[in-house]
Amino acid sequence: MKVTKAQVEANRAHIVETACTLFRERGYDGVGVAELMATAGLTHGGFYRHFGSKAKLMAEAAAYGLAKTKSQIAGVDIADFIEQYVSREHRDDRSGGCTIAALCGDAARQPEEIKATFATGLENLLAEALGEGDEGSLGEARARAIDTIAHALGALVLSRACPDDSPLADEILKVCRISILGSRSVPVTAG
Amino acid sequence: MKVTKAQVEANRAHIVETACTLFRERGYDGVGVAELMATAGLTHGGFYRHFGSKAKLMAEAAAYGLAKTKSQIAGVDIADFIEQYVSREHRDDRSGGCTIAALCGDAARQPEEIKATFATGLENLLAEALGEGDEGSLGEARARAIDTIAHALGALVLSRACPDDSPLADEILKVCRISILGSRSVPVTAG
DNA sequence: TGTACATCAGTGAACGCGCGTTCACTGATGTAC
DNA sequence: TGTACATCAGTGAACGCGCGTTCACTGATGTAC
Repeated sequence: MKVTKAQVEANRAHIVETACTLFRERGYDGVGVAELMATAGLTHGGFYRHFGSKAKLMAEAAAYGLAKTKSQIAGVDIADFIEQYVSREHRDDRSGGCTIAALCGDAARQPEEIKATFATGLENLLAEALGEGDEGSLGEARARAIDTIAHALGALVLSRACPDDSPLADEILKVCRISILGSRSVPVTAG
Repeated sequence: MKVTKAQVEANRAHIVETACTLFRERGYDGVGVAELMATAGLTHGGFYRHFGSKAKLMAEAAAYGLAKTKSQIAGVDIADFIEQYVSREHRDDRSGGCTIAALCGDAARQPEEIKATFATGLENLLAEALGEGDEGSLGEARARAIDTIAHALGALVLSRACPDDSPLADEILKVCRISILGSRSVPVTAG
């Protein structure tokens, strides 16, 4: 049966949101169209009224997740953000956490379209972070921001590759959290 | 037809090696048993004479790849290693590069058995790196090593999530390479 | 050492299954008059 | 505003396909005598 235009929009948005959560939790290959639609409370046949293919949805879900991350860092103190990003709570919350951390490994093997979505999302994150104002030249601030993101991301994905509740998983987070926070309180070594 | 014992061992080793390469290139879900065996020059039916399941091979291939990485860093200067690890060449060589970087995203969603393989492999890497001797206490040296690995890994996986040959992909590597090399030439900020 | 036979790595057809995608159909919505 | 009808989001069966895995079979190897 047909539904109202508003309902169509709401359903579509709900599918993207559900996909973003499920993809982060289990990866692109780990979630099928049928399961995804069932989780969103619909049947799989209607999927193609909204999206041309599963690949198209993957790109859209990635863009959605990256935009959400951007809105989350808006106005937040960088030290606080790192404290939360490089934490056990974030480590154990793949489905609700950073989209880049959850899917960058998958993204590397996806078509250029999806990689471009990640790159654009990352640029938007940088713009948001640098908008807050950082001492030094803009180029230096940008370099610092990229370096911090990569460092924190590395800590998270490495910790997640270790068994749940293993000492090493916690050690990685602790060591890197201290290092990242410390490195941001001293001038970067120019190269 | 039956083959010599030596050939059986050689075939088995060749399957593991082939699997390690293909998995790094396309991920665990991206490579099927039939394709894997065909690439190794065999037919898929014989797979189960060597391995209980595809999951068992995944763990074995991960262990093989991690051991290989360990042997590669033996005796290498850390600065040289970083220079090579955080490089365009390594970025573009997923199938021949670091197993952790290529598969940590997949590993995070695999059973504990595979995560344990990654943790053990990482501990072995640390033992190899620390065996070379580092100034300061052992705990500090270990913390530095973990931090450097996470940092370099983050740079690599983040760069790989960007489109091939995009300026951002190169920028990430360059910025992080300088930062990591710089941070290792000053004392770590204790926490 | 030579022979007869059991072993078992490798082969390739076949299995059930879940995947992404298609399609005829339904019926409430939105529109034309 | 009320009516007649076209639209199209959603349904659920069905499609071909490739997956991991199984199995009867082959024939050279390895072993027992």
